[in-house]
Amino acid sequence: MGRVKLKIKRLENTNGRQATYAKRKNGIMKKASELSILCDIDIILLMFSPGGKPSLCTGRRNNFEDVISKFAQLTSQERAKRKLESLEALKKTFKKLDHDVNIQDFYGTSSQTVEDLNDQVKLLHNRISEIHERLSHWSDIEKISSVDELGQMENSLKESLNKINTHKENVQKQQLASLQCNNQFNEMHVPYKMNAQQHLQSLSWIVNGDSQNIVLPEDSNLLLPK
Amino acid sequence: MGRVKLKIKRLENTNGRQATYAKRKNGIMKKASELSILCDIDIILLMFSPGGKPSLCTGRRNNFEDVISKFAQLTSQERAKRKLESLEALKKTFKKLDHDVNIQDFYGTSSQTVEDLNDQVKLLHNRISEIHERLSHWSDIEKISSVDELGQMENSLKESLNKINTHKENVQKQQLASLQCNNQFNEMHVPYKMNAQQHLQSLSWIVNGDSQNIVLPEDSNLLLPK
DNA sequence: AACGCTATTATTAGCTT
DNA sequence: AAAGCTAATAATAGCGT
Repeated sequence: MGRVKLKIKRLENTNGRQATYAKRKNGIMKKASELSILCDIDIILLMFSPGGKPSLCTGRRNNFEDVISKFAQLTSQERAKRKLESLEALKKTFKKLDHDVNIQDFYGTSSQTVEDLNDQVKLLHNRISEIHERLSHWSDIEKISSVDELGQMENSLKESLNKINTHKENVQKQQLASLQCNNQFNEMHVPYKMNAQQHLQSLSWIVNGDSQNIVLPEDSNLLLPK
Repeated sequence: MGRVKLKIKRLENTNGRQATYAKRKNGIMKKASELSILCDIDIILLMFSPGGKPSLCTGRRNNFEDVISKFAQLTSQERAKRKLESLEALKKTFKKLDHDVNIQDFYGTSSQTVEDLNDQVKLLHNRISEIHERLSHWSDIEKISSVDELGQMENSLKESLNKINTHKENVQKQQLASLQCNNQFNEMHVPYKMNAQQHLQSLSWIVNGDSQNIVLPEDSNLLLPK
């Protein structure tokens, strides 16, 4: 809603990002405030400028901590359940990855000394760095200047595309079949509203509806199904 | 922006509140998502419907916990600083007493308590767990039974494929061009890491919906792994 | 970098289905 | 409640200062 229709992707010009942020920040803060008043709801809007400066807008009902903890309470139960459920899948994923992740880590720690804990923190940081490094190959495609490597990545994407397509068709066939056989048993499985929402959120981290960014690990053979 | 200009005050009609919430929620979520992408920033938008149902929108960069933690660090910095200051005082006291006490022990246990470290370990575990949870969407495609979701994943793969293809062609063109011209146009990438933390001490006013003012320190990325 | 302008696009209030 | 319509208001992109 300006002189031209703007494509929603990262503004590559730094000044442009800052200028747009300044304008849109005001707009969204106003929206948040209005929504809070009109509908008498709790709302938290927290954002960091391109320079890292935080801005916070809370509605008039509660403060930041109260709203966050309210949210945490609502979701912790679901999350715990979800974690437990995905633990088995996670185990398999780790095995598939043949990664040096110790599944024991997910059950908790028995280390009590500062030294042990410091070591553990260091280890975890290293692990995350490693993951980030792998993922960066897929998010920063521009930085790759080897045609061979790009070709390999292309092939693995095509493979995945085939796989996903095949599976989608199967699912559609199954749904169609169950529709024809018996309507009663064809309810979509959405266990809990919040769960679905979070699911969408976690998905959008990888599948970003508005942008071209996609994040996948470097060695796609490890992660993508055969 | 509707048929009439609306006064920004609590809608007394319950249905009206819910209807308006439903519409405006979509609007503000879109705004948040756009802002996150356009300006490449972290953003958290959390709100509760009049009925208490939570909605969360995080930008494409980080997840909820990470952004909240980043924000939380802003205030915990002050505490850490105070801790360090009192430690200096303690150190002097011990030196004055000429006591045979290893001050390092106090650094170890005071500035990095077991509790702090446990929290940190927990946070890192959560982060890794979430990363793997997200990746498992792609490694266990068979487990996804929503055609919509599969379609989204498919589209994102196609987009990536396009992107990678375009880039590959560009690289090939460039290689060809540099071969033909024999010129030295090979330096191109100027790293844009110029935004370091500037003034940690400087404070910024953040206005919330009630026109109350909240003071926050400038951001420092203590949590982000290198 | 921040503000004002305004042609354009985006959002939405009240309505119907 | 939820989805679609459209007149009407609101936000804002690009530009000028």
